[in-house]
Parts: sequence; C-alpha cells; structure tokens
Amino acid sequence: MSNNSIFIKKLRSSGLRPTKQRIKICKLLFDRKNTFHFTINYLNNILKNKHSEKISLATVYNTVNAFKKKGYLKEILISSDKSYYDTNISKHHHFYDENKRELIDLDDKDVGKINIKKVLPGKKINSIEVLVKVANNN
Amino acid sequence: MSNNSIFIKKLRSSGLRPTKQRIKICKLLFDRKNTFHFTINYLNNILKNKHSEKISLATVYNTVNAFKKKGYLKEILISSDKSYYDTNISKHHHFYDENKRELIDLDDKDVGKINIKKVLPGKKINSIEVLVKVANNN
DNA sequence: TTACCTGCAAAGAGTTTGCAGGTAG
DNA sequence: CTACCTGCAAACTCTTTGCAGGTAA
Repeated sequence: MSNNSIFIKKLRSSGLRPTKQRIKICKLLFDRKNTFHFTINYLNNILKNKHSEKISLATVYNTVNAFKKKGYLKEILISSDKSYYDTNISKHHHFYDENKRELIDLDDKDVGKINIKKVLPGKKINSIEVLVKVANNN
Repeated sequence: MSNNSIFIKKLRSSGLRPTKQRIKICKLLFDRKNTFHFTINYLNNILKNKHSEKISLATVYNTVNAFKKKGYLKEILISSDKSYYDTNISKHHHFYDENKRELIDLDDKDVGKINIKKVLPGKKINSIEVLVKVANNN
C-alpha cells in the first residue's frame, strides 16, 4: 500500500522507528477522513478484533504515548477514570454526549470569541478549551 | 462549636448521618471563605497532619463521593490520572496554572458570553465549561 | 552490530468493595 | 434494635516498567 510509505516517513521524521505495530496503529488512527476519539482500551479492541495480528497492550500504550509526545494525538479531559485521545490536533473544542458517552468535535469557528476578563499577573494564556455537555432533549 | 450544627443539619437533610468523620470533613471543606480545590490524597494529608484523629482513606473516598452525589462538591477535569474536586459548585470556570499545577477559579462573569454556533439535533446543552491553561510569562 | 522496540508479566497508582465491628436514631 | 457507617485489607482498573528476545538501520 502506498499509504504505508506516508506513515513510515512520518514516523522516521520524528525519530520513531517504523515498526509493523506502529504502522498498523498509524493506519488505524490517521488513515481516515474524520476525527477519531478513543480510549486505549477501545483502540486495543479494534486492533484485536478487526485485524489479524494482535499488538501487545503495553505496545499500544507506548505507541499512543509516543504519538502524544510527538503531537500526533491530543489528550482530552472528560472523565477522570480513563484517558481519551483525539486524532484532531488542531485548536478545537468538544461536545460530550452524556447519553452516548461520546465525544463530538466542535470547531473553533463554531464557538464565538471567548473573552477572558480576568488577568493573572505574570501569566500568559496557553490555551482555552471549551467542553459542552449535552444530553437528550426529552 | 455552633458551626457543627450547620453541618449536622446539612448532612441530615440530605439523608447522610452526621458522623464524626463527616462533620470533620465538612468543616475542613465548607467552613472557609474561598473555594477549595483538592485531590483525595491532599485532603487526606490535611486530615492526617493538621488534625488529631485520622480518618480512614476509604472513608474519605466514600465521603467525597457521597458529597459529590449530593451536589456539595464538583469534580473538575484537568488531569486524567487523579480526580480534582471543587467546593465551589456554582457555574464557573477555571484557570489551570501549568507551572504550579494549581487550579484557580474563573467566575462566570469573567468570561464573556459563549456562543455555540453548532446545534446537535435532539440534544440540549447541559453545561459549558471553559478551561484556560496558563503558564509563566517569561 | 547496536540501539531501539515488542511482548509479557509484574509492579504501581488511584479507587472501590466486602466484611466485621461500631455508632446514630 | 436496626440500619447505616467506619476502618481495614483485599480487589480492581488503568497505566507504567523491567527485562529477555526480536528487529531496524
């Protein structure tokens, strides 16, 4: 597949060896049009079920951590008992559907300008993240 | 202390028996002017060090969970590896100081109106939370 | 060949739970 | 007295780590 070479370059350019496992995870995470939100466990289940070879859970953790460190993934905070990751690394926000327990991307342009009126002396703002919790209407 | 009777009422009115341990935790959490942000471990250390009798860690967990369920505490999401709690249960937001690893309240009035331009069919917005990450200026 | 990576199992952190004894109502 | 609560230890979940064998360059 020609896709593989893209991921091999991506990995190599950031100092990560393009191993079978990493390429497979790359394809699963990045070879798609829409954002992918996942937990380690969910990712591991997909790898286990939909693909022939299985990858050790420790390797999945290590790879996701490596990708996070390289900036290929973003960690999202919605729940304190699990880590959620997002393949969309651009500046954006989230809906969290409390019924489906599912994340939905919310583009930065779909949120009006946020004006923080309080200033903390000696501090600069690094990021502003909005989490909109939603639930069924009835 | 006359304060105790307030907490005894508070506990009793929500169906929680006013035990020594719960009253002590109440006083520590709610008998103060400013918001208190804490992790279970931090709370437990204060109970252990600044107070004579020690409360079992399990009881601290159980009590904090009970208070959360009753709406006396709010859980805040800033880190996936620990749970942070807030005694300020009003609608408000947070700064997170990445150097000090510390939370600072951000009043709702200090954040301009947030306009969510995307609508999810069949869903209503339950809450909008803003997390502003800050760091030292230099 | 050498440095890095994988897989497994063990260890670690944070949190929950089962149960016996204790306490509030 | 009865239902509920506490404290302890064990269990559980998620995540990281040590190490031996394997693989990329």
